[in-house]
Amino acid sequence: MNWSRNDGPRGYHHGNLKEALIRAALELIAKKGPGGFTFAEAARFAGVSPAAPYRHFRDRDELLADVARRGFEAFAAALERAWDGGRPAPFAAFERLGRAYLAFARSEPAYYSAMFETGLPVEMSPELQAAGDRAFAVIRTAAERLIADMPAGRRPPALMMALHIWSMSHGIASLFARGDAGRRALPMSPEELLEAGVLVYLQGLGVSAASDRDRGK
Amino acid sequence: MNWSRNDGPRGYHHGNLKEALIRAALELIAKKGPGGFTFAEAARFAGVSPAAPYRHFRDRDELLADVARRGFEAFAAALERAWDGGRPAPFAAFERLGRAYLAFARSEPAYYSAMFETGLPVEMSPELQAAGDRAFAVIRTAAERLIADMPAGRRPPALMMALHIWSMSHGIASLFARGDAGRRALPMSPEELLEAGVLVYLQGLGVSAASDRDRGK
DNA sequence: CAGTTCATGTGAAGGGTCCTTACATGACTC
DNA sequence: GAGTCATGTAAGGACCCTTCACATGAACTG
Repeated sequence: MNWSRNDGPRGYHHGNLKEALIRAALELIAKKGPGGFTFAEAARFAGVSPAAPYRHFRDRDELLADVARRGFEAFAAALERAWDGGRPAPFAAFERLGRAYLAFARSEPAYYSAMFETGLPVEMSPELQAAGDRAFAVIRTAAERLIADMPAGRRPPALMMALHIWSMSHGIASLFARGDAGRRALPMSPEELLEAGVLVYLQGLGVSAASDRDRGK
Repeated sequence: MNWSRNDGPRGYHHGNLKEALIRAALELIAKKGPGGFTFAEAARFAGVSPAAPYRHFRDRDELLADVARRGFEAFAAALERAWDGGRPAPFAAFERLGRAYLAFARSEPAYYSAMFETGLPVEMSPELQAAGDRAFAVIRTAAERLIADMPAGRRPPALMMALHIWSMSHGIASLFARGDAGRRALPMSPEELLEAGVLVYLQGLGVSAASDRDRGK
């Protein structure tokens, strides 16, 4: 008689409890933060007994790690879509990348929390680490592409550049673009703030929109 | 070990329970994250009954807010000390400010967590908000000082500048300078990373160390 | 100094949630 | 149709939060 989460009755076996638990975790994290998520409540949410989740995840952390992994994968995909190989012009694509970063943090706060605010060791699972690396690689690749045409002598280290961009993006996302409540008021949107910050930063590196125009775009 | 966190025997009254509870909260937050801190455990830690804390704080959140407030106050004080009115030269002082930011995040992880990772509404108490504002004001004042000598036409908005610096600092602190475990490896220290980032950013704004030299320093 | 007041701490209890171990069920195989 | 194994259940122990009536002793008062 347990009409769990959605459609149709179910028998003794749920059918797809693992997926249901992950969706439950996402809703709970979104609602009450990454700390206020409990194994038992996810089970209740999925309409099964508190012990059922243990058949699918060793413990709470393993579930969270799986959520984080999926988050990083979706994140990497979103960033890749935005960057789109740097087409039609790297500089414009880079701005899209920044907007995509904030858009993800805002539209998927649960994933974002699981990815960055759980305090899980990254080395917890190789898959988690790999997914995180892939997301970061998008930013790094974009940075490399942006500076590719600069004279070698004035070309900044791409890794450092990617770390700076990432840090500023994450900082803005954490401080200003999260949730609906609890954060400081801004004179501009987080997107505008990030775009301006990245622009200034690139200017400081000597990378400029001129490179797009040089390319005939 | 003195489990009651108080030297010498105590009678029926603790004497300074409020302080003891806050110290307990700090140790517990440092050890188990901001979520894994409970009212009852703090009481046990201080050697009193589970009901005693209610004489000093309405609930767990009020205690956390008080910890966060003290954190912001210590933070503001540390930043002010580092900035030191911009003496002897604003540019050098600004670098000290960045290092002080990371030093605080690293040496006081419990405070930093309470300040930024609890999800408490900032408006929870006017004192909390005021303390947070005072910390931010240090960065903003420093930014204003840095650009004070620029020609008015090319002078960037100080508020925006402060927000960018803060975001990058917080991003680096969150991603790389926290705790002992769980973060990504870096090719350089967080301090160096932040210093380089701020330097590039200021370069992009047209602020340069030359202004220190102009001042004869 | 005796008596009173009041902040502070105790103990116990209700209600809740969580986690885990031993057991139950039924889907699948042969 | 019988066995096997993944999957889910039930029940119990532990902890936490909060509130109550009550205990204690420090500070004030006259």
